[in-house]
Amino acid sequence: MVGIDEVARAAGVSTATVSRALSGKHNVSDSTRERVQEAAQRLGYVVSSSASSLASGRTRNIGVVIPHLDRWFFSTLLSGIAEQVTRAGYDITLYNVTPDREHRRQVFETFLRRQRVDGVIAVALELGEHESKTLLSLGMPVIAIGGPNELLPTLSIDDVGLGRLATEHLLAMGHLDIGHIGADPEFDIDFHIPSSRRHGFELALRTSGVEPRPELFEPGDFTIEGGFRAAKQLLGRPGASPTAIFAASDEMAIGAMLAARDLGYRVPEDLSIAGIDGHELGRFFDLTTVDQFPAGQGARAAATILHELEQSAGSVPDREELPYELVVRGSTARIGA
Amino acid sequence: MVGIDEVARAAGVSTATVSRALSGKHNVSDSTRERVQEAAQRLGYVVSSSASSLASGRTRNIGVVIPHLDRWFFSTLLSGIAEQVTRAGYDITLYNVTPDREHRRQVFETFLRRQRVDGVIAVALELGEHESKTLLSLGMPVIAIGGPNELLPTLSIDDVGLGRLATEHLLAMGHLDIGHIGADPEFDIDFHIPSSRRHGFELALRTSGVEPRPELFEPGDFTIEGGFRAAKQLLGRPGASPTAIFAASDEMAIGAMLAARDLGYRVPEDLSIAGIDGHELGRFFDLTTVDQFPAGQGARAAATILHELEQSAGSVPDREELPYELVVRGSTARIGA
DNA sequence: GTGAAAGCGCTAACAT
DNA sequence: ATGTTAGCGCTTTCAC
Repeated sequence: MVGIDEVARAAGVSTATVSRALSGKHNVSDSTRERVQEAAQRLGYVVSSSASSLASGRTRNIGVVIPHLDRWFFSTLLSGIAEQVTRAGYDITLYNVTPDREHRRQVFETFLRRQRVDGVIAVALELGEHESKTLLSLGMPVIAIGGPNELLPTLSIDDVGLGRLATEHLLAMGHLDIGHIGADPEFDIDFHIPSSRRHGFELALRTSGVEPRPELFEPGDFTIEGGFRAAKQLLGRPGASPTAIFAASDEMAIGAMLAARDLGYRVPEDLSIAGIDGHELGRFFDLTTVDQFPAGQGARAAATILHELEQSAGSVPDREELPYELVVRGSTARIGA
Repeated sequence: MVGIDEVARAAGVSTATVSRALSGKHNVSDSTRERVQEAAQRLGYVVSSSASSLASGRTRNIGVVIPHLDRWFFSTLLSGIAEQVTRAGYDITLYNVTPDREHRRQVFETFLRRQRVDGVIAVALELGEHESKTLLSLGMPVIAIGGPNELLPTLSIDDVGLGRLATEHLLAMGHLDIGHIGADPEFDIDFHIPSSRRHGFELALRTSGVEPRPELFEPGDFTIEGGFRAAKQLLGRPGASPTAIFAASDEMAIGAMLAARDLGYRVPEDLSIAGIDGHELGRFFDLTTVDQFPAGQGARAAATILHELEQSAGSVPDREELPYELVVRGSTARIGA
C-alpha cells in the first residue's frame, strides 16, 4: 500500500503539502497541486480512511439506520439516500435494526458510537426517548425520517393529512360507504404511522358528516397478500358493502384490487380503490394513490445531513414537512359511474 | 468522548489491558476483565473505530458493491448479507454502483481502496477484467455473487440450469409450444444472466427434439409491467399460440399471468406460466418458479467472507455453486388439463 | 505557499 | 497476566 510519504517524495514536497493538495485546500499553488496529483495518480495512492479519520475527526461516511431492506418503500428511500450521499463522495454504513431488542440496543449504544460516521439518518423508526437522546448525544448531525419526534430534527410526513387526502378524494367522488384497510393494532405498538392514516380517514369522514363504521375497517399487514385478504373480508362481510376502499399502502391497495376482481367487482365501476405511497406498481395497476415520494424523502434527508456537515457551523435543521400529492388514476371513479 | 486511558485509570490497569479485556483476548484474568468491562460500561466507553483500525489494520466492516437497491432480488439479497454480517458484529458499507461509468470507476479505484473495509462482496455485477483485478489487488477477501468470473472467487448460480429446469418442467407437462420472455439483447451487454437462462431454455427444448421458434421469444425488462407487455405481444402474435410461457424472472411471470387473464386465458387451463427467482409474490399468485433463494445467496456470501476473515490463514474459497429448486404451484399444469 | 513535527486513540510487540 | 512503548498513516497547527 503506497502511503502519503511516498507521494511526497515522488512529488518533491512534504507530506503536509500532499495532504493539502489532495484534499483540495487552498494554500497550495496550482503547479504544486498538479505535480502532487500526478504523482498520486501514478503511484495509485488513495488515502487511508482510518488514518485520515483519526487525524481529522471526519469520516466521510453517513450512517443509515433502517428497519427493513427488503420492502419497497424502504429500499426506494435508501436508494434516494445512496444517490445523494455517493454524489458527495461519502460512503454509507448500514445499520439494519431488527425487532431483536438486544441487537437494536447494540446499534444505538455501540455501533453508532464507534465514530465510524459523521452523521446519522434514522429511517421510519419509532424512536424512544432514550434512543433519541442517545442519537443526540452522538455529537453529530442526526435526522429522522418519518414519525414525529419531539427530540430530534425530523423530516416528517403528515400521515393524518395523507389519510385525509385519500379519503376526501373518495368523498368527493360521492362515496359514503368507504372501507379502510389499515394497520393491525398489534403492528402499531412500535409504529404509529398507520393509525395516523386511519385517524385522517376518520377525520375526513366526520368532517363530511359521515360516521365511521367499525365493520368497514379491516387490518392488513402492508403486503399485497395482506391487502388481498383484508379486502375479501371487507367485501364479504354481510352488511358492510362499501362502494370504495382506502388502503393505507399501495401494496395493500393492489391486493384489494385483485381481491375485488376475484369476487367479481369491477374497479372502478363497482368499487373505487385508493392507496398511499406512490409505489412503482401503482402506474401499472392504474391505482389512485397519494404519492409520498420515498426516493425524494431519502434524497432530502441526505442533502440536509450533508449540508450540515459542510456547514461546520451548527445550523438549525429541525422539523420539516415532506410533500405528498394525490395522483388520480383509473381505480377510482364517481359513485355509480 | 471518553478514551481508553480514562477507562484504564478507572479500572486501575494499563491501556493495553483495557484493549485486551474489551476485545476478548485471552491473556486477561477474569477479575481484571470484569473490572475493565464495568468501568467501560460505567463511563460509556466505546472504542474509536478509526483509531482501532489504524492500529490493528482491521475495520470490522464489509463492503457490498451492488447495482440496485430498489429491486426485490437485490434488496432481498442485501438483507441476507446484512443479517449475517451484523450478527458477527461487522458493519456494512454500501457501494451502489450506477450505470454511470465514471462513478463506477471511482468506486473501484478509490472508494474500495480507502481501507475502509476488510472484505468485499460484489453482487450481480458483470465485472470486467480490469475491475476484477482491481478487486483482487485490494489484498482482502473478495467474493462475487452471480455471473461466472474467471478471476474472482465466485458464488455462482447455474443460470443455464435454471432455465433448463423451468423448461423441462413445462415439457414434462406435455407442452411443446413454449413461449419465452427473456432479456432484451440491449440489456444484456453488461449482464449475461438472462441470455444464459434463454440458452438453458433452448437447450431443454432441443434435448426434447423441439426446435425453438423465434416468434415464441419476446424480450422484457424484468419488471411486472415488462412481463405484462411481453406476454401480450407473445400471446397476440398470429401463429405463435404458445400453450405455456417461461419467463426469466418471477416479476415478468406475474406480469404475464395478469396479461393472460386480461386476454381471457385461464391459467393454467389454457396457459401454463413459470418463472425464476422465488419472489415473495410468487406464493400469492400461485406461481410455479425455480427458486434461487436470494436471501440465502447473500447469507452464504457473507458467511464465506466472514469465515475467511476469521481464518487469518488464506483459505481457498473459489468457485461455489448456489442451489436452486423447482417449486411447482398452480400456474402450470398438464397440457389440455 | 510550504515544511517540521506533534498528535489523533488505539493495538501489538516486547518486557516483566 | 499485565505494563511499556513504538508505531499505525494521516492532518493540522505553527514556523518560516
